[in-house]
Amino acid sequence: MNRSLSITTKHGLLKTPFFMPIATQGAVKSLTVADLKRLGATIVLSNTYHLYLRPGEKLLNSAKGLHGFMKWDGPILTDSGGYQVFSLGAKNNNGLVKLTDDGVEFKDHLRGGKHFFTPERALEIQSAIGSDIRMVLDICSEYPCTEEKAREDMERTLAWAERSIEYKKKNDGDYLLFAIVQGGMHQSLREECARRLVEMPFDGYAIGGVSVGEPWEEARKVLDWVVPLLPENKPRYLMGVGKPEQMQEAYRKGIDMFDCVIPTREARHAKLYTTDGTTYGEINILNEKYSTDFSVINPNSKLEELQTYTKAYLRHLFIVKEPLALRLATLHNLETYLTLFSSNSS
RNA sequence: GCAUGGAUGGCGGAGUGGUCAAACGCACCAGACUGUAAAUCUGGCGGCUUUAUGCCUACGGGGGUUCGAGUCCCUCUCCAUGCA
Repeated sequence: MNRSLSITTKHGLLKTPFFMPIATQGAVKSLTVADLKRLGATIVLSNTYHLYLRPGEKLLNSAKGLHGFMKWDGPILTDSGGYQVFSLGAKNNNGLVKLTDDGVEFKDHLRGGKHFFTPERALEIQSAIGSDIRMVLDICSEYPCTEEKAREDMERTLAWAERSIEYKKKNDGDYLLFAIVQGGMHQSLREECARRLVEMPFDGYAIGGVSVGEPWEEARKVLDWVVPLLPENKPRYLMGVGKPEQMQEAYRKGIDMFDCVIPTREARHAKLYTTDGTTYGEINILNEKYSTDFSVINPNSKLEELQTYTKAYLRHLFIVKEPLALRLATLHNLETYLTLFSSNSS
Protein backbone atom coordinates (compact mmCIF):
# COMPACT_ATOMS: atom_id res chain seq x y z
CA MET A 1 0.00 0.00 0.00
CA ASN A 2 1.60 3.15 -1.23
CA ARG A 3 -0.18 5.79 0.75
CA SER A 4 0.32 9.24 -0.71
CA LEU A 5 -1.45 12.54 -0.09
CA SER A 6 -1.14 15.97 -1.56
CA ILE A 7 -0.83 18.89 0.80
CA THR A 8 -1.53 22.33 -0.53
CA THR A 9 0.41 25.17 1.03
CA LYS A 10 0.95 28.80 0.18
CA HIS A 11 4.39 27.88 -1.03
CA GLY A 12 3.57 24.91 -3.12
CA LEU A 13 2.12 21.47 -3.28
CA LEU A 14 3.63 18.75 -1.14
CA LYS A 15 3.37 15.10 -1.96
CA THR A 16 3.68 12.60 0.87
CA PRO A 17 5.60 10.77 2.11
CA PHE A 18 8.45 13.16 2.74
CA PHE A 19 11.27 13.96 5.09
CA MET A 20 11.81 17.49 6.37
CA PRO A 21 15.38 18.65 6.90
CA ILE A 22 15.69 20.63 10.10
CA ALA A 23 16.56 24.30 9.97
CA THR A 24 16.02 25.10 13.63
CA GLN A 25 17.50 28.56 13.49
CA GLY A 26 16.63 29.36 9.92
CA ALA A 27 19.30 27.30 8.23
CA VAL A 28 20.04 23.66 7.70
CA LYS A 29 23.41 23.75 9.37
CA SER A 30 26.25 24.12 6.86
CA LEU A 31 23.96 24.20 3.80
CA THR A 32 22.45 26.82 1.55
CA VAL A 33 18.94 26.86 0.17
CA ALA A 34 20.42 25.98 -3.22
CA ASP A 35 21.91 22.86 -1.66
CA LEU A 36 18.51 21.89 -0.32
CA LYS A 37 17.02 22.23 -3.78
CA ARG A 38 19.76 20.14 -5.30
CA LEU A 39 19.07 17.48 -2.69
CA GLY A 40 15.41 17.49 -3.57
CA ALA A 41 14.10 18.77 -0.27
CA THR A 42 10.53 19.98 -0.64
CA ILE A 43 9.97 21.47 2.80
CA VAL A 44 12.08 22.45 5.78
CA LEU A 45 11.30 22.52 9.46
CA SER A 46 12.13 25.42 11.69
CA ASN A 47 11.54 26.31 15.29
CA THR A 48 9.35 28.89 16.98
CA TYR A 49 11.26 29.10 20.24
CA HIS A 50 14.67 29.55 18.66
CA LEU A 51 13.53 32.06 16.05
CA TYR A 52 11.60 33.97 18.68
CA LEU A 53 14.83 34.41 20.65
CA ARG A 54 16.91 35.18 17.59
CA PRO A 55 16.34 37.02 15.34
CA GLY A 56 12.98 37.78 17.00
CA GLU A 57 9.54 38.59 15.66
CA LYS A 58 10.26 42.20 14.85
CA LEU A 59 13.09 41.40 12.51
CA LEU A 60 11.21 38.50 10.97
CA ASN A 61 8.33 40.81 10.19
CA SER A 62 10.56 43.32 8.47
CA ALA A 63 12.33 40.54 6.57
CA LYS A 64 9.01 39.28 5.17
CA GLY A 65 9.00 36.29 7.41
CA LEU A 66 11.37 33.41 7.44
CA HIS A 67 10.81 32.80 3.72
CA GLY A 68 12.07 36.25 2.92
CA PHE A 69 14.87 36.06 5.42
CA MET A 70 16.39 32.69 4.57
CA LYS A 71 15.33 32.81 0.91
CA TRP A 72 13.64 29.45 0.94
CA ASP A 73 10.60 29.66 -1.29
CA GLY A 74 9.15 26.25 -0.51
CA PRO A 75 6.90 25.33 2.37
CA ILE A 76 8.09 25.70 5.94
CA LEU A 77 6.80 23.81 8.94
CA THR A 78 7.44 25.27 12.38
CA ASP A 79 7.49 23.41 15.60
CA SER A 80 5.78 25.33 18.34
CA GLY A 81 8.43 25.25 21.03
CA GLY A 82 6.70 22.38 22.76
CA TYR A 83 9.75 20.25 22.34
CA GLN A 84 11.94 22.90 23.93
CA VAL A 85 9.74 22.72 27.01
CA PHE A 86 10.80 19.11 27.12
CA SER A 87 14.44 19.36 26.10
CA LEU A 88 15.29 22.50 28.04
CA GLY A 89 13.16 21.79 31.04
CA ALA A 90 11.45 18.53 31.76
CA LYS A 91 14.30 16.40 30.48
CA ASN A 92 16.86 18.07 32.72
CA ASN A 93 14.67 19.27 35.52
CA ASN A 94 16.78 22.40 35.82
CA GLY A 95 14.12 24.95 36.62
CA LEU A 96 14.24 26.63 33.22
CA VAL A 97 10.62 25.78 32.54
CA LYS A 98 7.43 26.16 34.56
CA LEU A 99 4.12 24.78 33.30
CA THR A 100 0.66 26.07 34.10
CA ASP A 101 -2.74 25.51 32.56
CA ASP A 102 -2.41 28.79 30.78
CA GLY A 103 0.99 28.19 29.22
CA VAL A 104 4.64 27.70 29.88
CA GLU A 105 7.14 30.02 31.44
CA PHE A 106 10.67 29.73 30.07
CA LYS A 107 13.95 31.02 31.21
CA ASP A 108 15.73 31.12 27.90
CA HIS A 109 19.01 29.27 27.55
CA LEU A 110 20.86 32.28 26.10
CA ARG A 111 20.39 35.16 28.49
CA GLY A 112 18.22 33.58 31.14
CA GLY A 113 15.41 36.04 30.48
CA LYS A 114 11.84 35.10 31.32
CA HIS A 115 9.32 34.38 28.59
CA PHE A 116 5.76 33.17 28.64
CA PHE A 117 4.39 31.02 25.85
CA THR A 118 0.72 30.29 25.56
CA PRO A 119 -0.81 28.36 22.67
CA GLU A 120 -1.99 31.68 21.26
CA ARG A 121 1.41 33.29 21.66
CA ALA A 122 3.10 30.35 19.94
CA LEU A 123 0.82 30.84 16.95
CA GLU A 124 1.39 34.59 16.98
CA ILE A 125 5.14 34.02 16.71
CA GLN A 126 4.63 31.44 14.00
CA SER A 127 2.67 34.03 12.15
CA ALA A 128 5.68 36.37 12.26
CA ILE A 129 7.72 33.49 10.93
CA GLY A 130 5.09 33.00 8.27
CA SER A 131 5.30 29.23 8.24
CA ASP A 132 2.98 27.19 6.06
CA ILE A 133 2.38 24.43 8.55
CA ARG A 134 2.17 25.39 12.20
CA MET A 135 2.22 23.10 15.17
CA VAL A 136 0.15 23.68 18.26
CA LEU A 137 1.95 24.29 21.49
CA ASP A 138 1.93 20.94 23.25
CA ILE A 139 3.52 19.20 26.18
CA CYS A 140 5.81 16.35 25.37
CA SER A 141 5.79 13.85 28.23
CA GLU A 142 9.21 12.62 29.23
CA TYR A 143 10.13 8.94 29.18
CA PRO A 144 9.42 7.13 31.32
CA CYS A 145 6.35 8.89 32.61
CA THR A 146 3.68 7.89 35.09
CA GLU A 147 0.15 7.57 33.78
CA GLU A 148 -0.92 10.39 36.09
CA LYS A 149 1.67 12.82 34.71
CA ALA A 150 1.06 11.70 31.13
CA ARG A 151 -2.64 12.42 31.59
CA GLU A 152 -1.94 15.86 32.96
CA ASP A 153 0.32 16.64 29.99
CA MET A 154 -2.27 15.23 27.61
CA GLU A 155 -5.15 17.21 29.08
CA ARG A 156 -3.17 20.41 28.75
CA THR A 157 -2.17 19.50 25.23
CA LEU A 158 -5.84 18.94 24.39
CA ALA A 159 -6.96 22.18 25.99
CA TRP A 160 -4.21 24.03 24.18
CA ALA A 161 -5.21 22.39 20.91
CA GLU A 162 -8.73 23.66 21.41
CA ARG A 163 -7.46 27.16 22.13
CA SER A 164 -5.25 27.00 19.05
CA ILE A 165 -8.23 26.19 16.87
CA GLU A 166 -10.10 29.12 18.40
CA TYR A 167 -7.14 31.38 17.78
CA LYS A 168 -6.94 30.35 14.17
CA LYS A 169 -10.63 31.05 13.65
CA LYS A 170 -10.30 34.57 15.03
CA ASN A 171 -7.12 35.51 13.19
CA ASP A 172 -5.73 35.24 9.71
CA GLY A 173 -6.00 31.54 9.07
CA ASP A 174 -4.03 31.19 5.90
CA TYR A 175 -1.91 28.29 7.04
CA LEU A 176 -2.24 24.67 8.03
CA LEU A 177 -2.57 23.89 11.70
CA PHE A 178 -1.49 20.51 13.04
CA ALA A 179 -2.39 18.99 16.38
CA ILE A 180 -0.08 16.72 18.35
CA VAL A 181 -1.13 13.48 19.97
CA GLN A 182 0.46 12.91 23.37
CA GLY A 183 -0.28 10.40 26.12
CA GLY A 184 3.10 8.90 26.93
CA MET A 185 3.39 5.16 26.48
CA HIS A 186 -0.14 4.56 27.75
CA GLN A 187 -2.53 3.04 25.29
CA SER A 188 -5.74 4.40 26.79
CA LEU A 189 -4.32 7.92 26.93
CA ARG A 190 -2.96 7.80 23.41
CA GLU A 191 -6.27 6.58 22.06
CA GLU A 192 -8.26 9.11 24.01
CA CYS A 193 -5.99 11.92 22.91
CA ALA A 194 -6.25 10.93 19.27
CA ARG A 195 -10.05 10.59 19.41
CA ARG A 196 -10.53 13.97 21.06
CA LEU A 197 -8.13 15.75 18.70
CA VAL A 198 -9.72 14.25 15.63
CA GLU A 199 -12.98 15.87 16.66
CA MET A 200 -11.33 19.23 16.19
CA PRO A 201 -10.85 20.59 12.67
CA PHE A 202 -7.09 20.31 12.31
CA ASP A 203 -5.39 20.11 8.94
CA GLY A 204 -3.12 17.32 10.06
CA TYR A 205 -2.22 15.22 13.05
CA ALA A 206 1.18 14.62 14.51
CA ILE A 207 2.33 11.97 16.90
CA GLY A 208 4.60 13.54 19.46
CA GLY A 209 6.17 12.27 22.62
CA VAL A 210 8.16 9.62 20.82
CA SER A 211 11.91 9.55 20.20
CA VAL A 212 12.36 10.85 23.72
CA GLY A 213 14.59 8.01 24.87
CA GLU A 214 12.17 5.10 24.68
CA PRO A 215 13.05 1.87 22.89
CA TRP A 216 11.75 1.72 19.33
CA GLU A 217 9.34 -1.06 20.31
CA GLU A 218 7.49 1.46 22.47
CA ALA A 219 7.21 4.02 19.69
CA ARG A 220 6.01 1.27 17.39
CA LYS A 221 3.20 0.44 19.81
CA VAL A 222 2.17 4.09 19.93
CA LEU A 223 1.90 4.05 16.14
CA ASP A 224 -0.25 0.96 16.25
CA TRP A 225 -2.61 2.55 18.76
CA VAL A 226 -2.86 6.00 17.24
CA VAL A 227 -2.62 5.76 13.46
CA PRO A 228 -5.85 3.77 12.98
CA LEU A 229 -7.73 6.53 14.79
CA LEU A 230 -6.48 9.30 12.51
CA PRO A 231 -8.42 10.40 9.43
CA GLU A 232 -7.31 8.74 6.21
CA ASN A 233 -7.44 11.94 4.20
CA LYS A 234 -5.30 14.12 6.44
CA PRO A 235 -1.55 14.06 6.77
CA ARG A 236 0.03 12.23 9.67
CA TYR A 237 3.33 13.41 10.98
CA LEU A 238 5.61 11.36 13.21
CA MET A 239 7.70 13.89 15.06
CA GLY A 240 11.41 13.38 15.53
CA VAL A 241 11.73 9.88 14.12
CA GLY A 242 14.26 8.57 13.31
CA LYS A 243 16.58 6.03 11.75
CA PRO A 244 15.95 5.18 8.08
CA GLU A 245 14.41 1.80 8.83
CA GLN A 246 12.20 3.28 11.53
CA MET A 247 10.86 5.86 9.12
CA GLN A 248 10.16 3.26 6.50
CA GLU A 249 8.39 1.08 8.99
CA ALA A 250 6.34 4.05 10.17
CA TYR A 251 5.47 4.84 6.58
CA ARG A 252 4.18 1.31 6.14
CA LYS A 253 2.07 1.86 9.23
CA GLY A 254 0.52 4.93 7.65
CA ILE A 255 2.72 7.90 8.50
CA ASP A 256 3.23 10.60 5.86
CA MET A 257 5.67 13.13 7.22
CA PHE A 258 8.96 12.89 9.06
CA ASP A 259 11.67 15.00 10.52
CA CYS A 260 14.73 14.15 12.53
CA VAL A 261 18.01 15.74 13.56
CA ILE A 262 19.91 12.51 12.96
CA PRO A 263 21.09 13.08 9.39
CA THR A 264 22.28 16.62 10.04
CA ARG A 265 23.52 16.42 13.61
CA GLU A 266 25.24 13.10 13.21
CA ALA A 267 26.79 14.27 9.96
CA ARG A 268 28.58 16.93 12.00
CA HIS A 269 29.65 14.15 14.34
CA ALA A 270 31.19 12.18 11.48
CA LYS A 271 28.49 9.50 11.25
CA LEU A 272 27.45 8.72 7.69
CA TYR A 273 24.13 7.10 6.83
CA THR A 274 24.55 5.02 3.74
CA THR A 275 22.27 3.07 1.46
CA ASP A 276 22.44 0.93 -1.62
CA GLY A 277 18.81 1.62 -2.34
CA THR A 278 17.40 -1.23 -0.30
CA THR A 279 19.43 -1.61 2.86
CA TYR A 280 20.83 1.00 5.16
CA GLY A 281 24.07 1.30 7.04
CA GLU A 282 25.98 3.63 9.27
CA ILE A 283 29.68 4.32 9.21
CA ASN A 284 31.85 6.40 11.45
CA ILE A 285 34.08 8.05 8.90
CA LEU A 286 36.54 8.88 11.67
CA ASN A 287 37.40 5.21 12.08
CA GLU A 288 41.01 4.50 11.26
CA LYS A 289 40.09 2.04 8.52
CA TYR A 290 38.86 4.90 6.34
CA SER A 291 42.19 6.70 6.45
CA THR A 292 43.25 4.95 3.25
CA ASP A 293 39.83 4.28 1.77
CA PHE A 294 40.02 6.11 -1.52
CA SER A 295 36.58 5.08 -2.69
CA VAL A 296 34.28 8.03 -3.28
CA ILE A 297 31.81 9.12 -0.63
CA ASN A 298 28.84 7.96 -2.70
CA PRO A 299 29.28 6.79 -6.29
CA ASN A 300 25.50 6.91 -6.82
CA SER A 301 25.02 10.42 -5.55
CA LYS A 302 23.39 13.00 -7.76
CA LEU A 303 25.74 15.55 -6.23
CA GLU A 304 29.00 16.00 -8.02
CA GLU A 305 31.02 16.58 -4.85
CA LEU A 306 29.85 13.35 -3.28
CA GLN A 307 30.91 11.27 -6.24
CA THR A 308 34.24 13.03 -6.46
CA TYR A 309 35.68 13.33 -2.99
CA THR A 310 36.91 10.16 -1.32
CA LYS A 311 36.16 8.79 2.11
CA ALA A 312 39.81 9.13 3.08
CA TYR A 313 39.67 12.79 2.14
CA LEU A 314 36.47 13.36 4.08
CA ARG A 315 38.02 11.69 7.12
CA HIS A 316 41.01 13.94 6.79
CA LEU A 317 38.77 17.01 6.64
CA PHE A 318 37.12 15.93 9.87
CA ILE A 319 40.42 15.29 11.57
CA VAL A 320 41.89 18.65 10.67
CA LYS A 321 38.54 20.28 11.47
CA GLU A 322 37.91 21.75 8.07
CA PRO A 323 34.31 23.10 7.88
CA LEU A 324 33.95 21.44 4.49
CA ALA A 325 33.73 18.10 6.32
CA LEU A 326 30.49 19.13 8.01
CA ARG A 327 29.01 20.27 4.75
CA LEU A 328 29.91 17.15 2.77
CA ALA A 329 28.69 14.83 5.50
CA THR A 330 25.45 16.78 5.84
CA LEU A 331 24.84 16.68 2.10
CA HIS A 332 25.51 12.96 2.13
CA ASN A 333 23.18 12.11 5.00
CA LEU A 334 20.38 14.30 3.75
CA GLU A 335 20.61 12.71 0.35
CA THR A 336 20.16 9.33 1.99
CA TYR A 337 17.21 10.58 4.00
CA LEU A 338 15.55 12.42 1.14
CA THR A 339 15.61 9.38 -1.10
CA LEU A 340 14.17 7.06 1.54
CA PHE A 341 10.75 7.02 -0.01
CA SER A 342 11.63 7.47 -3.64
CA SER A 343 11.05 3.78 -4.38
CA ASN A 344 7.71 3.61 -2.53
CA SER A 345 6.06 6.66 -3.97
CA SER A 346 6.04 7.06 -7.66
C1' G B 1 86.15 25.81 32.40
C1' C B 2 82.94 27.91 36.42
C1' A B 3 77.84 29.09 38.18
C1' U B 4 72.75 28.29 38.18
C1' G B 5 68.40 25.86 36.43
C1' G B 6 66.57 21.61 33.95
C1' A B 7 65.85 16.30 32.12
C1' U B 8 58.58 12.91 33.75
C1' G B 9 54.19 8.83 29.08
C1' G B 10 53.65 10.34 21.38
C1' C B 11 53.95 15.89 22.67
C1' G B 12 53.16 19.97 26.26
C1' G B 13 53.01 19.97 31.40
C1' A B 14 51.68 18.70 36.97
C1' G B 15 54.11 16.41 40.87
C1' U B 16 58.82 17.76 45.76
C1' G B 17 59.42 11.06 50.84
C1' G B 18 54.31 6.92 50.91
C1' U B 19 47.27 7.03 48.77
C1' C B 20 51.76 7.47 41.28
C1' A B 21 51.10 3.81 36.02
C1' A B 22 51.62 9.43 37.34
C1' A B 23 46.65 15.62 37.42
C1' C B 24 45.32 18.62 33.22
C1' G B 25 45.80 19.82 27.90
C1' C B 26 46.89 18.12 22.98
C1' A B 27 47.31 14.09 19.69
C1' C B 28 45.51 9.23 18.92
C1' C B 29 41.63 5.04 19.32
C1' A B 30 36.50 3.88 20.00
C1' G B 31 31.37 4.92 21.32
C1' A B 32 26.84 7.93 21.81
C1' C B 33 23.43 11.21 19.44
C1' U B 34 15.93 10.42 17.17
C1' G B 35 9.73 17.55 16.92
C1' U B 36 18.81 20.53 17.40
C1' A B 37 21.06 24.57 24.38
C1' A B 38 24.87 19.50 20.13
C1' A B 39 31.22 21.23 14.46
C1' U B 40 28.77 18.21 20.94
C1' C B 41 29.27 14.62 24.75
C1' U B 42 31.32 9.92 26.87
C1' G B 43 35.05 6.21 27.40
C1' G B 44 40.07 4.36 26.42
C1' C B 45 45.02 5.73 25.91
C1' G B 46 53.05 1.87 29.43
C1' G B 47 52.97 -3.80 28.87
C1' C B 48 50.44 -8.42 30.18
C1' U B 49 45.68 -10.45 31.71
C1' U B 50 38.73 -12.07 29.95
C1' U B 51 37.99 -9.18 34.74
C1' A B 52 40.47 -7.04 39.01
C1' U B 53 41.24 -3.59 45.21
C1' G B 54 45.97 -8.34 39.79
C1' C B 55 51.11 -8.89 37.86
C1' C B 56 55.40 -6.62 35.36
C1' U B 57 58.31 -2.45 33.56
C1' A B 58 58.66 2.81 34.30
C1' C B 59 59.83 9.40 35.80
C1' G B 60 67.87 10.86 31.45
C1' G B 61 72.22 6.60 33.03
C1' G B 62 74.64 4.45 37.37
C1' G B 63 75.18 4.23 42.62
C1' G B 64 73.41 5.48 47.62
C1' U B 65 70.08 7.04 52.04
C1' U B 66 65.24 5.08 53.73
C1' C B 67 60.54 0.34 55.96
C1' G B 68 59.42 3.25 51.38
C1' A B 69 62.23 7.80 46.15
C1' G B 70 59.70 10.84 40.22
C1' U B 71 60.48 13.39 44.87
C1' C B 72 66.70 13.34 49.36
C1' C B 73 72.39 12.51 48.51
C1' C B 74 76.73 11.29 45.12
C1' U B 75 78.25 10.74 40.21
C1' C B 76 77.92 10.59 34.85
C1' U B 77 75.47 12.27 30.27
C1' C B 78 72.76 15.87 27.78
C1' C B 79 70.08 20.74 27.45
C1' A B 80 69.23 26.10 28.73
C1' U B 81 70.95 30.66 30.59
C1' G B 82 74.87 33.62 32.75
C1' C B 83 80.18 34.48 33.61
C1' A B 84 85.03 33.60 31.91
